Amino acid sequence: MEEKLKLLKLLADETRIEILNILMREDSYVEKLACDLSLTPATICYHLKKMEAAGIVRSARSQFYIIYSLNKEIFDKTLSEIIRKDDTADVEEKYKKEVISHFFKYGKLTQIPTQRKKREIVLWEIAKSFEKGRKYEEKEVNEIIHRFHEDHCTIRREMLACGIMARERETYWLI
Amino acid sequence: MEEKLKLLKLLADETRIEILNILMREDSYVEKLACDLSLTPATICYHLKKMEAAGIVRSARSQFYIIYSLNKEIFDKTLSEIIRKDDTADVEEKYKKEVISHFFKYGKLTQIPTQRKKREIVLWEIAKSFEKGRKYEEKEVNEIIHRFHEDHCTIRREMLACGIMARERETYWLI
DNA sequence: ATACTAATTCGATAATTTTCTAATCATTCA
DNA sequence: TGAATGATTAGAAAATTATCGAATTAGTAT
Repeated sequence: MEEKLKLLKLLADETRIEILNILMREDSYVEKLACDLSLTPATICYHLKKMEAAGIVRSARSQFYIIYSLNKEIFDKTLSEIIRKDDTADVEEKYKKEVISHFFKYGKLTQIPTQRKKREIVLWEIAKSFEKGRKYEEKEVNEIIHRFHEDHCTIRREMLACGIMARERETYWLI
Repeated sequence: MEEKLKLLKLLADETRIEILNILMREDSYVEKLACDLSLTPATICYHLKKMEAAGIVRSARSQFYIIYSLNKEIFDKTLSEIIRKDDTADVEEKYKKEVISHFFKYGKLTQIPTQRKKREIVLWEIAKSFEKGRKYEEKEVNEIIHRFHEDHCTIRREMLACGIMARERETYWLI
């Protein structure tokens, strides 16, 4: 999952917000937090581990206890910084989206691209309708492709040529 | 649910983030968004309605379409503003928490408060360990109270006196 | 070493949330 | 008014997530 979404998901939980508010005031440890919030240590541990993995909190042993503390830097970001997708981040991905939105209208493929690179992007998009690991008969393959475009024969053939699908006799599957 | 938590929960969803990113660029409507994101109109509608209820987006009809747009003000808050609980918000609640954390250490009642108001807060805290509607025998009551403090007799008597519990013969229950 | 204590993991369950289909509603335009 | 279209709602299925009890691990102190 994407980094920023993960951060938001972690913050969107009542228990974790309680924990963070306590840690804003002072560092603490599993049993104490469990006691403060009337939850079991297992539950607190579950939340702290999740937040630690995301860099929201840190831990350090001190004698008997493992003391958890806040990583304060995280909290200065604004919501729009977190929500907004950085367009420059993944140029390749952006290009794919452009191609897809150009060739698909309302879920239908308007035209089979002639440029190899674009054609491949479109074929991969169609391939999403097949399940990995499952075997399909030719009739099923045609039917699924047909939802996108009339000429299922060409597209089926191209998917084999691009190495997206494999075939043995009458059976097809995703590679 | 609390306002801020609701906001975070709404933002912590991939589909809604996609929608918001599109709306950052230009206003849109249900069917268009559904097409852009390859989801059904029903799903888009579900998300938009939720966000509208929380004031994240607005809607206005324009001929055939209901145009959704962003409420941009929301996005300038920082995470710590959202996470941090406003201490001044509920003074009464805060006082209770102070009393409770003063008299309970590691889940045990260290001392029975002499001040009536504080004592009552402590008794209500103990009362949380009893189920509403269930009947308890005196032995059970003692046992539960004993987890908090040795002198279960005094506490049991006080709970009756404060009107937290009621009793008939050997049977006790929460009021 | 051994007994103790706090932290963690595992497996199961309960609760919440997203998504879809199908049906209904509301508005526009002929 | 009625046909068409977009939006919404209801109900069900699927996916995700929080919580707990029990078992295990890791570190401390005697």
